[in-house]
Amino acid sequence: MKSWVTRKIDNFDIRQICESGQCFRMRQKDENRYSVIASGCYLEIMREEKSENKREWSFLCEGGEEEFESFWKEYFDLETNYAAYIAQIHPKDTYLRDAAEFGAGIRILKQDLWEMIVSFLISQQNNIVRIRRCIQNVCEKYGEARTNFCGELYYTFPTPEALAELEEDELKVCNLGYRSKYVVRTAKSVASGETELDRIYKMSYREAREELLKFYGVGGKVADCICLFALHQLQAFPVDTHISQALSAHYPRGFPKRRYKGFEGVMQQYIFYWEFSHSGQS
DNA sequence: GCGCAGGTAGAGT
DNA sequence: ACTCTACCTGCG
Repeated sequence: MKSWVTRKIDNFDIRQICESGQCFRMRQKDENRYSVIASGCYLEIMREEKSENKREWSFLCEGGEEEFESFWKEYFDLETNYAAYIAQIHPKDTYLRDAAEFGAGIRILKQDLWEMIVSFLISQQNNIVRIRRCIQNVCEKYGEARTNFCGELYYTFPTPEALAELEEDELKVCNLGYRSKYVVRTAKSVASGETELDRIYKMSYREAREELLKFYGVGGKVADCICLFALHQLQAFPVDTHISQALSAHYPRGFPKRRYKGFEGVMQQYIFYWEFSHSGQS
């Protein structure tokens, strides 16, 4: 049965997580309330404004305390101390310090592998608003309809099998454009058992990345996003146009990945969120 | 109208 | 190996 779960959490801000663009199924529902659909579950999150320090967050889900403990706690990576990552930043690197301070509430989510593969296939050469709409279209057309505790309809993410039945350009009706064949062909590869997703979860970063690159439409950037946001391989450091520009502007001699070995991806998110928030988009 | 948005595959040097 | 370009679609 549904119930509220309230927790004090450091380095957590749902708005920052939502705007950091890892999850395309998270949205602001109203003033201080966010919703997210993940692995078929629906959750609402809000800050406890009455609390003095701003560390208290409330989570509302169908399965209450048990679902929160068994699923959402890990999903939001709540057991990890992100202040420890930020503390590693070189004191003289004012750019990264500012970026990390600005996005200190970001968490690297642990999202579903299949959802991330499809989501980031769709993300290429595309903007956030349209990515969200594309994914929503695909879910509405090929996912499963469910009703949340507010009585509102939401849709689960379609299975590989559901998408594997389609013709290669059939997802163009969901506005995927040329990405349609990437998604359908990848779905066929997964549904046929040619590539086992469970196996990828157990691989090292290098192995997983290599395996993901075999999917039609998955290149280095998309593979790294999947490694970071689904497999929680924090060493993955996706380089997109924003990151590429930021790095050449602020790190002409290269970003010091060595210093942040094993959690480079966390730093990438601070930089991305900072750049993205200051580029007039959102 | 035209360039671009969290790239990638495929063809051509 | 490296460089170049087509690719859907919608929004400024």
